[in-house]
Amino acid sequence: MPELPEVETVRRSLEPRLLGRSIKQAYIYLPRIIKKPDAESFTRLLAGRTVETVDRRGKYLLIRLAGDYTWVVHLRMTGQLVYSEIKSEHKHLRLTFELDDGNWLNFIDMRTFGSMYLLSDDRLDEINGLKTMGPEPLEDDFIMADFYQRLQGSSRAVKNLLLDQTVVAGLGNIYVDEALFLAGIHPSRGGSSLTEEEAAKLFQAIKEVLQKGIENRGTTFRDYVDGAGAKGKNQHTLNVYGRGGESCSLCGTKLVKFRLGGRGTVFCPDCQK
DNA sequence: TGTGTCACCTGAGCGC
DNA sequence: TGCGCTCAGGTGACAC
Repeated sequence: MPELPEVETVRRSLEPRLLGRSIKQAYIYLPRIIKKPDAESFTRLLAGRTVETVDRRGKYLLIRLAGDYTWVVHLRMTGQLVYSEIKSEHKHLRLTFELDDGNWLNFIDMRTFGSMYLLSDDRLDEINGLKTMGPEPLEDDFIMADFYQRLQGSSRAVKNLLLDQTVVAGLGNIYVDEALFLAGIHPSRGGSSLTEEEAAKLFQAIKEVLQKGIENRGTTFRDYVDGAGAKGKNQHTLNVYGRGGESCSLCGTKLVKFRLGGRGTVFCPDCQK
């Protein structure tokens, strides 16, 4: 599932391929992927625009275009944005973009949760998820004191707090479970129950698991590939996610899987208090 | 206002 | 073999 490391890997793989390229034509096979504007306007406004930068904010990919427009892509669960020499014939191809160099950018999305926007830069606030997004955990604006204060102000389960994009940007189910394991914190603990020392451990653990995820070019369980179609390697290094019933890599205790906030959650009952 | 739950969506895996 | 059920999870809408 694309979280911050996966989206960052897609960004890094697409950047050298897209910079300076212009979009010749968009072909839309599933219009509801386009959230703003309508599909017809999206196609018309995108045609002929040149890519100036490829950025990321949380799990959003921000493709900055000439004329002060930004093409915003969210991969959600199974979205893939893949640069290719050919127009994909994949069963789940939802949109494809013909580039001026003869190559294609294919958007494949099995479960069709992915979304796209094309807005002038002064209207990006219309995307609520972008407007309310919390600090980038690998940037300087992620500050321990603010993070601790946010945890202290809520009785919600710490796992649910970390999944909340207004608290920290870019975390999803995989990296939240991994960060909580690394910090030795039980996922059900209320945010306000964490000591400053525990919050500091969690703060560092979040940075660590995300950095490792990026170094390993993302986690591929089934669908995720980068912008060149390559799978990630981080799934081979996970301590808890996807390992319910197996032994803890630290103490050997059987890892427990349960549902928290509607999501599968794996933790070590001995290492995480 | 804060928090929890559910729908959206398709395919894999499992039991019968 | 085929059917039906459950599960996977990011986000917005909704209920309490």
